Amino acid sequence: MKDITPQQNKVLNCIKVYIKGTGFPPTRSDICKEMGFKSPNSAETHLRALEKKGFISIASGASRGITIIGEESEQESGSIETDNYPIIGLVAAGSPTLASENIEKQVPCPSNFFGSPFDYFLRVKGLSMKDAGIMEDDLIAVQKTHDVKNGDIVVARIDDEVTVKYFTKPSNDKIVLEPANDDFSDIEVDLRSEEFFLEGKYIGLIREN
Amino acid sequence: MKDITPQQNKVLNCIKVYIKGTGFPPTRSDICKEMGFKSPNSAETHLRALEKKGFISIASGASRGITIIGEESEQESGSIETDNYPIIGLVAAGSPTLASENIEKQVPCPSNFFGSPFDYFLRVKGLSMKDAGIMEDDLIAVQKTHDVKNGDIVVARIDDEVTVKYFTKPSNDKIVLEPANDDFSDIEVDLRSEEFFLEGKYIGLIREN
DNA sequence: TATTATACTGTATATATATTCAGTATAATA
DNA sequence: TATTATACTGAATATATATACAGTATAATA
Repeated sequence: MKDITPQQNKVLNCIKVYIKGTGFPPTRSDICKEMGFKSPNSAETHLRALEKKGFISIASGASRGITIIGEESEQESGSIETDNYPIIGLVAAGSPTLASENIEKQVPCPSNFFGSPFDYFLRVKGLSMKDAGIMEDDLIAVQKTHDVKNGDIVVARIDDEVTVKYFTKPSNDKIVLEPANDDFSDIEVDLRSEEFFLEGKYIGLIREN
Repeated sequence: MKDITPQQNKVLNCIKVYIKGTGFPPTRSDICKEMGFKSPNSAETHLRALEKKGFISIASGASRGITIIGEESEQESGSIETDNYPIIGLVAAGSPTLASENIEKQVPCPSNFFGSPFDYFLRVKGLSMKDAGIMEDDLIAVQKTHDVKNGDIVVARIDDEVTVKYFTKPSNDKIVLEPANDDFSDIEVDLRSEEFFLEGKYIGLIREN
């Protein structure tokens, strides 16, 4: 990264401020207004200089195609792997697929946040796991796995209904899903007659407030 | 915020992904490419619907003038601010100072993870806030502040004892700290005779397993 | 039943915008 | 000394882009 001149730094900063304010990068003309230039070429040459020095990239042909480079310095210096994880709404019926229509939003989170790796966040509906400290609208980190033990909290799907419960398998063709709330009763699944799908395992929890 | 349709959610998500990838919002034509539409008006009408429902704003006349509403992190220059936050053990006695002997470890976490900013994590001891879904060994994100309202969950210190409770101030010289567990009783603090220090406010919660 | 919202295709166009070209001027290099 | 980088004005233009208009079709509401 070559040296930046004071004036180029001003332009770079003005671009950052513009993006922060509007959510999208400025045009050459916008930069002129902000900086007091009278010709769009003033902005153009500054942009080309900033591109040459590696501070920005410019998408050819596209309008407002400026991308600020090197803003991820935090992650690099700390050498922490941060990933984006989708938040999936636990709809009353239907599987919690990662299809985009089910994704509430993406949240950045260090990938080793909970010790064990996980694949997505599920937004909890209902209070059936209240006594385990899992409340309505909590986000639980879910690992897509079929490797669960008795006593694990799992995300399971029975006939298109998704639920979070304690897992027990007392015999080879029977599974019991136990809530952590006296107001709810156990769900017993006969694997010979009923459909059962294990979406994954509860790894951790986040409560936004 | 009105209800979003699955298709509109797809479009919204596609805009977010585009911004994340390029640093600037898509054109109508870009959205068509991503979504498989054959007419720019398909994107246009979806954008107008999303605008009407409050998910985005559209700058009139400007190219790529889409702003995602209600999401500070994603569109701001593309990068995510990740900080290291100390985990402080809630020792039975003693204040939760940030002195190094009290710090269990540092964990990386996006600084806007809980919506509100926070200063440290506190490891919870005991089950006095069980019914609020705060369990033993949970990590609660604490913001150092004295600006609390009745009903907020706070971290308070009374005579070197640190506790997490619901906060109420019924009169000028009295504070009531209420647990969320019938097995515990309210703590009443007479500010004229007893020492009381407000360490901060509960912002969010993380459970590692 | 009429109306509105959703979800599209397809065409057209004014204008917003990137980008090139022609200059001027100063300071820093080689 | 010639060259290159910086720092601008001013004008011109191809095209990228928003946006309106004309349709079609389905489902949900009033």
